[in-house]
Amino acid sequence: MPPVSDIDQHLVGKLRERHLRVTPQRIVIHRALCAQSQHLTADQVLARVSETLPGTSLPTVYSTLELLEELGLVRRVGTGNSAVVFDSRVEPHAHTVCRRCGAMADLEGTAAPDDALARAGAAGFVADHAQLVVWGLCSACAA
Amino acid sequence: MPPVSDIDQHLVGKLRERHLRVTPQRIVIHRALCAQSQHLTADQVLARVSETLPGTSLPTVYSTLELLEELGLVRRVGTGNSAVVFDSRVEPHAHTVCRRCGAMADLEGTAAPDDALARAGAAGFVADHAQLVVWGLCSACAA
DNA sequence: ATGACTGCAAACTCTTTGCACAACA
DNA sequence: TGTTGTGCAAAGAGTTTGCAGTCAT
Repeated sequence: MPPVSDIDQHLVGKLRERHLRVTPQRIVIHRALCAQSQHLTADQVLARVSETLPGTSLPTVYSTLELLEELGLVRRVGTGNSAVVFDSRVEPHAHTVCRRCGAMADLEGTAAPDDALARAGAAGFVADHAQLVVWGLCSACAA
Repeated sequence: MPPVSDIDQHLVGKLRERHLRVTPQRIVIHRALCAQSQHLTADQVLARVSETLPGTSLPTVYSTLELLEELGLVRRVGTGNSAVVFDSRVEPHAHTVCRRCGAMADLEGTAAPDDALARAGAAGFVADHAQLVVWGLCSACAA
């Protein structure tokens, strides 16, 4: 994990590039996502952000997450279960999702997405990202 | 595509096995999903079903889709965009989703999910299904 | 100074729940 | 006949929109 100042600089650079404003909300929301290697829902982001920036609103969280996604700093991961989660690991990678407790975890070392991107391209589809979700029971729930 | 009578028998068998009732709604909803190789939202299922069985309600569609998923006859595919879609192709396979028009298509020939299932198992996760979603622009929207 | 961004409130969509009636076994 | 399943209405969760005021540039 890079230091906070580097994380901030990355965001500030991208914002300046596009002549967008650097606001405390954007800085803090971005930090919240990078700080934890967990996957957070919009509600969870708001909870973390509120600790350091009370009064922040959910609509701002949503609009900022959308912006961060456009800037390529965050990925939206849809499992089909309830809320969408946001992930600061932007390279294609796999997730496991537990059917019982809903826990989500990274799955390391799957070459799957690269293969899929190539095949999609061959089919005339201009692919920019692949997400792989594996359903089942986590080790805790399987017992 | 197997004939309708075979599709129905498959469902009826599974229902009888579990001492669940065979109702016209269940038959028609199942047919609607198998008939089109498309991916349908709950609303779209209701629209198709209403043609042959008017008066069918959305809550019934949802509860039946959930049942069909439990019976292993249908998969729920969550893209993270708006509504969840339901797919009668139950074997693990990949989908492409267009960021512009939202169109969803099957992506053939990706061996990817098998690899992921194996890796998840090695990590202590009891995997039962893998779904791969590739984001980008469909050939029509890319132009 | 000026225009982008935020917060508030309300609306909207998708999905689930509770209950009385209908219909499969 | 005894439940299971359905339809209706309403509630609930997650997300988006409109607008007035604030703040970064």
